[in-house]
Amino acid sequence: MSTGPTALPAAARRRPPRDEVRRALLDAAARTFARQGIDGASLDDVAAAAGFTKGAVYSNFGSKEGLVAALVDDRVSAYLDLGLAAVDDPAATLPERARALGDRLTAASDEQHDWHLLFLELWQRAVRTGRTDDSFVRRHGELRAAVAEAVAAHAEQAGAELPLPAASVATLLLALSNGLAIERMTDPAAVPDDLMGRVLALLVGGGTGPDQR
Amino acid sequence: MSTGPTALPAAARRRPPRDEVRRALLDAAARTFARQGIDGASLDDVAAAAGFTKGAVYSNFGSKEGLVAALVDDRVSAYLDLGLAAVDDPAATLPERARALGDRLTAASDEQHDWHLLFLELWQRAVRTGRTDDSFVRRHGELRAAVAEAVAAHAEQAGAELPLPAASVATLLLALSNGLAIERMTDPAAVPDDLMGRVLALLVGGGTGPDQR
DNA sequence: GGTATCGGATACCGCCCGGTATCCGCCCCC
DNA sequence: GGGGGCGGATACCGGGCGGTATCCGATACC
Repeated sequence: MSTGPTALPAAARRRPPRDEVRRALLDAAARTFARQGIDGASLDDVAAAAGFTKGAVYSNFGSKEGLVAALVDDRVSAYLDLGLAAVDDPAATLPERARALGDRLTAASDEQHDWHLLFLELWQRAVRTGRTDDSFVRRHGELRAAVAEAVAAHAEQAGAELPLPAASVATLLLALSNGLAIERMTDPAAVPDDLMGRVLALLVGGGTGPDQR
Repeated sequence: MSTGPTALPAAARRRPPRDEVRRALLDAAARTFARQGIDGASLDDVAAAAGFTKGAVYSNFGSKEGLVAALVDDRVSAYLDLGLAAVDDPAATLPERARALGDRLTAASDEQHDWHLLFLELWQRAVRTGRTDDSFVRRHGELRAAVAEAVAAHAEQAGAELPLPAASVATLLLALSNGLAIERMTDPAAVPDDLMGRVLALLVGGGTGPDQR
C-alpha cells in the first residue's frame, strides 16, 4: 500500500504537488497514530508510511503538535460530515431510520477501527490538557449539536414524541457509538450486529420487538 | 497527599513492609498513568509519586510491563467487585434499581476520572497488541458476564420481561458507562445527571416518565 | 535553457527514558 | 545484640525521538 516516490527505481522521480504531500502525510498520520498511538509513533514512522521523510513533515506542519492539530481539523470535520450524511435518508418511519442508522454505524465501527482508536487518543489528550477550548472538544460539541438538531427534525417530521430530549438522544447516540465500538473491538461476539439499531429505536420510542424488521 | 518515606527529616527512617510498598506503587501508578498516559509517565514519575525511586519498582515488578500487568490485575478486579456491589441492592422495583444504579455510576464517573482514563488506555493497549487472551480483555469479559448474570437474576426476581437479552443489556450497560463518561468529561452539561438512570430504566422495560422518581 | 526558489532529504544534536549493575542500610532471626 | 540477607537507592549506559541546520534537486518562470 501507499507507494511513495522513493518506491520508484530512483530514476524517473517527480516532485508531487504540495497538497498531495499534505494529504498523504495526514492520511499516514491517521493510520500510524491510530495503530501505534500518537506518542508511540515517531515522525519517521509517519513520514515513512507516506513515502516521505521527516523533513516533509516539518516543512508542512512545523512540528509534531502541528501535525496533530491539522489532523484534528481534518478528521473531525470529515466525521461530522459522515455522521450527518448517514442520518439524511428521508425514507421510512422514525424507528426504521433509527435501526438503519444503527446498522450502518455498527458496520462502520468494524471497518474504521482506526478512527475510533484515533478518536479516543485525541479525546484523552484533550482531557489531560484540561483545555476546554481544545479544538477537538469544540468540534465534537459541534457534532453533537448537529446530531441533536437532526434528531429533533426527524422526530417532528414523523410527528413522534421522543421519550427523551433530542439533545440527550444525540449524546446517547455518540456515547453508544463509542461505547459499543469499544466492546466490539475486544469481543465482537458480545455486541450483536443489530444491537445498536434496536437501542436507537428504543430511544426514539419505537420499542424493540424481537424481529419486526 | 501520599507522604513517602523520604518526606521525613531524613532521620527516623523506617523501612515499610513490602506489601505496603507494593500497594503504594500500584496506587501511584494508577494515578500517574491515568494522568500522563502509560507511555507518557516515566518510572521515575511513578516511583516519586509513591515516595520511592525506580529501584523499588524494579524490585517489586521487574519491568514497566510487569507493573502494568500487576495494575491490570489489581484494578480490574476492584472494578468488578465495585460493579457487582453496586447492583446488589435487594430493594424496590427493577426500573427503580436501574435508575439508582445509573445515578451511582454517573456519580462514580465524576469522581473517578482517573479510572476511566486508565481503563481506556489499557483497552487501547489490548486492542493494539491484538492478543485476544490479553488479561485485561479476559477480566473485562468476566465483568460483562457477571453483570449479565446479575441483570438476569434481578429481572427474574422481579418477574419482568426484558426487551433485550440480559447479555445485551450488560453490554449496553458497560458501553453506556464508558461512552457517557467520555462525553461527560469533555462537556459535563451535555450529560444530565439522570440520563444514565433513565436509559437503564428504558432498557429493562420501565419507560422513562419525565419524573416519576 | 538558464537560473532562482522552494521543498523535501540528510546528518546531527541533546534530552529523556527503560533497564541494569552495584551499593548501602534497615529488619529479622538466632 | 550482632551479623547476614534482602530491598530499595544510586549511578550509569544505550537507544530512540523531536527538533534543527544544511544540502540538493526538481519546478517554474523569464
